[in-house]
Amino acid sequence: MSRNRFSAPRGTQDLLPAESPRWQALQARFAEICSARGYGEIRTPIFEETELFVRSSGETSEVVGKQMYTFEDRGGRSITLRPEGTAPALRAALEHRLIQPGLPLRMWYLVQNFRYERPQKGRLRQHHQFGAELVGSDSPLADAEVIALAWQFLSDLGLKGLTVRLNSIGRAATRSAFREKLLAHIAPWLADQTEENRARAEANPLRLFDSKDQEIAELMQDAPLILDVLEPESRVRQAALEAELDRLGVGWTLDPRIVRGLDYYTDTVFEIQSGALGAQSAVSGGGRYDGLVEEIGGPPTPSVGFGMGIERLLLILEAEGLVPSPPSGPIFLVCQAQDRAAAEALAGEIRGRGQTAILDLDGRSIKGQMKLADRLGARFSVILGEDESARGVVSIKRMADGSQTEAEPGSDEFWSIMES
RNA sequence: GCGGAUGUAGCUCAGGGGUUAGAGCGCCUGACUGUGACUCAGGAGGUCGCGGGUUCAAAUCCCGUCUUCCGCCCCA
Repeated sequence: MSRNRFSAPRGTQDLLPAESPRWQALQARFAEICSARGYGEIRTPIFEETELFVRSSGETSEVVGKQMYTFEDRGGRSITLRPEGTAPALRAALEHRLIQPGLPLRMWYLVQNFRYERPQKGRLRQHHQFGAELVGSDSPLADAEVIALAWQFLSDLGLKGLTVRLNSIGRAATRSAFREKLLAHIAPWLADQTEENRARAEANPLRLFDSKDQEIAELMQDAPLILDVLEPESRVRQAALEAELDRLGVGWTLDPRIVRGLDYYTDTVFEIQSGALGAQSAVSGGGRYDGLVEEIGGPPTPSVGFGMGIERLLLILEAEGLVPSPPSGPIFLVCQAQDRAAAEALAGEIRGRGQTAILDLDGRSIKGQMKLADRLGARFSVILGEDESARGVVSIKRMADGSQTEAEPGSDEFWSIMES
């Protein structure tokens, strides 16, 4: 409680032992599904040279503008805690010559990201993401593969009520032409905005499409759409992607409001949204970033990827009642001091069979040990007592119903009870 | 960064100026000298988020601050 001298910093969370199995299960599942598609795990430093993120995300992006945890290290270098996963993964791939022409590179990761924001439910200053990147293909099949990967992972978890929101924001040149067009449309409105709103709108008017403000929503109602001015190539890609997603059984809807906040996206952008998250509706987001590798000093390399918020995913799982059943309880060995050695030996055998075995540490009475077994959620208490050892058996009590039998420790009968 | 709520026992919450601040659940001890969970009887645990102010008197009113939550911004 608040008497504590220290507490977790604002917008951060501790992961406690009771919760960690859920994370481990998700991570195992994600690793499995990625591995099955040929994606290998990559781990990169938690901080990078600040310039990497400025270059990749863009000066005008919200992330770079006001959300980065940036500091100067003792050597005078500007360092930034990773705000997103894509740029570091690509930096590493480039640095270690993993990017080769004609050879698609598939990577997945689990990262912590840091963004200085006002915390809300599902929005933290340190949050975790799964992500996958498919580097080196400009085929719409690559876009589809990545979206299908995210979608398959989520739907395999049993999640309902998710929608894939798809859009295309075209090539850079198309976008800057479109930007002018859009600015012209909103000019009258822009005139009487606050300094801050105006600066934000002018920096990236596309973002207005995503606004939840009633007035802006109305303003954007009859705004021109970038979908209508796409270059032929972009149009072809979009059509091919839509067809491929249909073939893969991914349910998607076209949503011109999906514009994304990072400057590196080109053509395909998408979010996967859930109604269970309130204002932070996106559980996953990504898209194509054909210019990014070049931007950070590599060869032109068309690529596509996504990130997925783990805390948000857990919130959705909880909201949909998909909380996994707790792992089966441990086996508690009840004994008195003179039988301790035998109990420890038996505990070793139980552990060797892959089960959890626990003994008392504090010299409790038999009763005290039984009580402890109960509080630890034990499935069985195995009692090594005077009577039993005289007869070469142990008592086995099933805690759920209180039934009790005897068996010779290590016998087939013993193990068949333990594993039931 | 802007606007609005919130904080009382380990947990969920009641109490909205007046002697020692409550409930349920949880926890501890005993009834039970080899048996938990059930039942019964006891018990421990709170500088009422923190700091300041008003008052004879503050958990209660005022100001500040921190946390969490909601909306905006933005995103995962």
